[in-house]
Amino acid sequence: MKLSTKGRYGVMAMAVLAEKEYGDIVPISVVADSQEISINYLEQIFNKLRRGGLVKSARGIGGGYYLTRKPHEITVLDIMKAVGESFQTTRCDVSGSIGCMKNGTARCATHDLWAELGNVMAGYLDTVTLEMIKNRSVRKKNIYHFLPEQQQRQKEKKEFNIKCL
Amino acid sequence: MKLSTKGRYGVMAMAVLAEKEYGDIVPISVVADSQEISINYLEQIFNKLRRGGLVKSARGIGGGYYLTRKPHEITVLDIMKAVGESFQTTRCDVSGSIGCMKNGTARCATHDLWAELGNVMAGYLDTVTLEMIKNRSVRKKNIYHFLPEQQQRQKEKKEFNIKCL
DNA sequence: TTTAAAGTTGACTAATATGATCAGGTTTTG
DNA sequence: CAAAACCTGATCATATTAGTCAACTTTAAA
Repeated sequence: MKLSTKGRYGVMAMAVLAEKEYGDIVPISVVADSQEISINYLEQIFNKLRRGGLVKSARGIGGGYYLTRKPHEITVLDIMKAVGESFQTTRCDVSGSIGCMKNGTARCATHDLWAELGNVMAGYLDTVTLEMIKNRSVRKKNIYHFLPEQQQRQKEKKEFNIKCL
Repeated sequence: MKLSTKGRYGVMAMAVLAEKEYGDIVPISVVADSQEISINYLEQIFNKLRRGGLVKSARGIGGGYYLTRKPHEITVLDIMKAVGESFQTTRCDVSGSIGCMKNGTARCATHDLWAELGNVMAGYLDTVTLEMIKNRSVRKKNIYHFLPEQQQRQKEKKEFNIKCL
């Protein structure tokens, strides 16, 4: 499972805007410079952000982009939706035309698992705001919250060692 | 973000083994039939599962694969690790040779966000066992558990509408 | 009114990763 | 010894992603 650069750059770009005073207009070139991305590619991303209603653009000399809402009112999930990053964990269509629920058959053994994983991801990202990123206040959470306490302690001992590349 | 078929098929295959009596040997052809995958491709996946110590193989006539631990002792995270499904959410290397921590610079604004998303995913998958999948007891959790109660209620009203394809 | 800065758009290409197949093994049991 | 079943590596096809390019429109300042 891999995060695409659209999601990554999208959040980064929004974070750059959030660093400025609210309402400040930031030219795309400033964002591109600070992130070492080509202006052209960034444009595509800002385009989606604009259509998603998260930023507005000002044209002409001295133009650029600015946030339409305050940083604490924008969550990472908002951004991911705007840039079109999906959380495609199941194969099934809600309508039942594709995947395990096709032809009205019961959903497969793992359907709930993957659907729930999508919810867990989206749920987490919906709790993180640009304000938190700006303040560097994104902190480790208890990821075993829904296990009984005794099992939680057992799990905490394990290290994940998920590759961070 | 998309789940690869390795992860999906891996869990599916393990679920099929778990449906049988513990210790039963299941030929790869039986799994392939029930999942509409080619035997050859499934072999690759079982290979990884075997090397990861989750299953053992029996050769010769009447051979196949069987679980090395009981279903309640195998989590989905175990399976994902075995098949090599990563949760690649950050670009950075822990050693600091790639990405935002390169050359000893401070980690970037979004580093903690993505690192934590990886933890949240892995953490969730580590709480789901094959036994739960077998019993169809994977249920909706409160995904806003770490917000104050008042904000939780606000969030619950929102629908995600994450595409399920 | 001209000009240049800056956003807008869509087509196109290159690179990569994934999904999957195939051929030819080896091991083991009846 | 023969067939069932696992084992392995090479290979290919495809889809997605990342990124580039070119041409255009809008706008503000000189």
